[in-house]
Amino acid sequence: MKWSETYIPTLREEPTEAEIISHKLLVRAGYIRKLAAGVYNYLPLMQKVLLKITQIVREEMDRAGAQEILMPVLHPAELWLATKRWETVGKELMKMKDRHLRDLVLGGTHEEVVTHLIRGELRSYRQLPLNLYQIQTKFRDEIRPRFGLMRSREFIMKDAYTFDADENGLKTSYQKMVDAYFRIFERCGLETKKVESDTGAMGGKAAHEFMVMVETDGGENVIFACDNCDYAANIEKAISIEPSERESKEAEKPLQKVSTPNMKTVEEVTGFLNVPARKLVKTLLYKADGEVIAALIRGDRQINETKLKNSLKVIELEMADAVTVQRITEAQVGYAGPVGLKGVKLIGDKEVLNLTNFVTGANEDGFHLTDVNIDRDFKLDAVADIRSATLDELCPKCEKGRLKTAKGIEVGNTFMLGTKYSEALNATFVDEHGQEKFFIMGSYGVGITRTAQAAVEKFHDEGGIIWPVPIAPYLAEIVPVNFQDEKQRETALEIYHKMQDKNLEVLLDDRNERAGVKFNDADLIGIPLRITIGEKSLKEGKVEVKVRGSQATVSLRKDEVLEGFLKILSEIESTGKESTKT
RNA sequence: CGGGGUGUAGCGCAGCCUGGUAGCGCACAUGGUUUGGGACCAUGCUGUCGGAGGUUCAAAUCCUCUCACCCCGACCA
Repeated sequence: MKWSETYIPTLREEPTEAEIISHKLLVRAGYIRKLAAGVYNYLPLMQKVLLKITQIVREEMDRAGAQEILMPVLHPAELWLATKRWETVGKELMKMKDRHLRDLVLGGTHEEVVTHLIRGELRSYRQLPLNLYQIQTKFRDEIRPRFGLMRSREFIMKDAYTFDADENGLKTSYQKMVDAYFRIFERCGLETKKVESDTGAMGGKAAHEFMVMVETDGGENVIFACDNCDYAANIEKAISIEPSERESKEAEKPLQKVSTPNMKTVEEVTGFLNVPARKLVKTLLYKADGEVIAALIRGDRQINETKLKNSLKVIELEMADAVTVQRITEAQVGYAGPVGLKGVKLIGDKEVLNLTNFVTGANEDGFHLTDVNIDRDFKLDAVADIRSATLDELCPKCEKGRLKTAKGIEVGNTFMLGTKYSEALNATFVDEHGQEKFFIMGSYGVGITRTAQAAVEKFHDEGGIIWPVPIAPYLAEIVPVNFQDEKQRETALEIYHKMQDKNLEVLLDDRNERAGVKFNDADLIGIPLRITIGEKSLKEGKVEVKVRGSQATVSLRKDEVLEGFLKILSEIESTGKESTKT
């Protein structure tokens, strides 16, 4: 393709709409343009990248025995009502009405539709397992779309669904998908880490996320990984086990009420009373499916709402508003405590059990209690792991290593769903004993658009994008320094046509721009190899090949360009593969 | 949803406080000189000042409403 015949609107200046580097680069390099908040146009270069990724995904899905289908984007509300996800997915579900005012959903995932599809027609265990997938635009009404394609309201996803006769079948199907996912991302030039995750509104038994680890701001997810074993989980899931260092069991002291005027935060109270934050217990009031509950957690810890939600088995969980807090505690926000709190279920974090003589709010403006003790002063209704894991805490799996944190971009996820959807939609088959049984399902997603941006977040420099070879929009860009010069133009066209004849994807910068503009644009759009044709080397019958992201250039005789080019290409492809394995 | 901010040419911005001819840079067009890392000269084109209403002789500017977009928050009592 000639630059003059395609559409690559590069920008000299950084776009103001973008915050993270990959978003800035995709806009600047002419890959994407925004239409509305979280809604993007994919320009020619982007479309090429997306097609490369979908092709890899397709090949690996097919290899894993999945069948490609295409389901509707538009779903009737009834299906979503049947599985209760009309409520549980809640506001993230993109809803609309047709002219008859019937409710419709723009699909963000297709468990309901695929289950409805096979219901009644997939009847025998002999037809199992079955794996159906599609690659399609999805919709999610994100609370706050941001970071370009990372969190958008409309995006492209590959979603696959497996149907099995029993749990062992699901395990096998699941493992096949996991293996396929590692292959997909490796082929895209991306090393991924598989981490345990919460199942959330998706439901089911177990779930994993595939993360591209990055050190930039684009890494939205915090993950914990053991430095000794293979345990890895995201922050919502990472399990905290019993604290290794138990608090010394000092003798219980008598309860005291102390004046703490205008001290509301943990820092203010602990600073004033001169006690460490770990000796204070925060009392956090929540509305859990409409009922007010209190969560107790150490002052130096973060509550984990996902864990709290799961331990309470509720769908909606939100912090109680100030009015509710005042009604329950009869005090301003900042003075809540478990002692004497009435009509509210108390959930304590496991760690709180180890505390003696701690500080809490007094449920009275300007007062806290010191030397509070569980059982003597109040009783807990439940104890659970409801805090977020912290750096260096003991690994819950091997109990030897320490948990380290890292940032990742979630590019894929896998869910062992079980029978949640088949039961809700009454999808059954007949097993070998003639028994009606619910399908055991699994669901598997790959964010195609997000994978593309993750690659940019991972591979770039000051000059622009550095695409991994397998997903680059073009393999090579030919840059004649001066396209007006007849010799340069002829050489450029000759090489261009030779490469096209060999089906090598090549971009020829035929614009009448100065060399600097063309070099900068070449760096920006990130094509792996640049073939430079200039006056000096052309006098010796040579052209230069430069690898994007490295300073080295190789001079090649122009009649050897093709062979030399292919050699360099195979070299960088193999180094790329090695680096993804480390 | 709460808080903050921004909407002026394709892009980036100034002008608004203190009402009175709508500007700058880039881009774009034409001609010329140039051509190995974002050239230069000349000429030219480009606007319902986000929208609606109001105040005024007069509104980009002041007031009211509204829409869109961006950032922070929506767990740390």
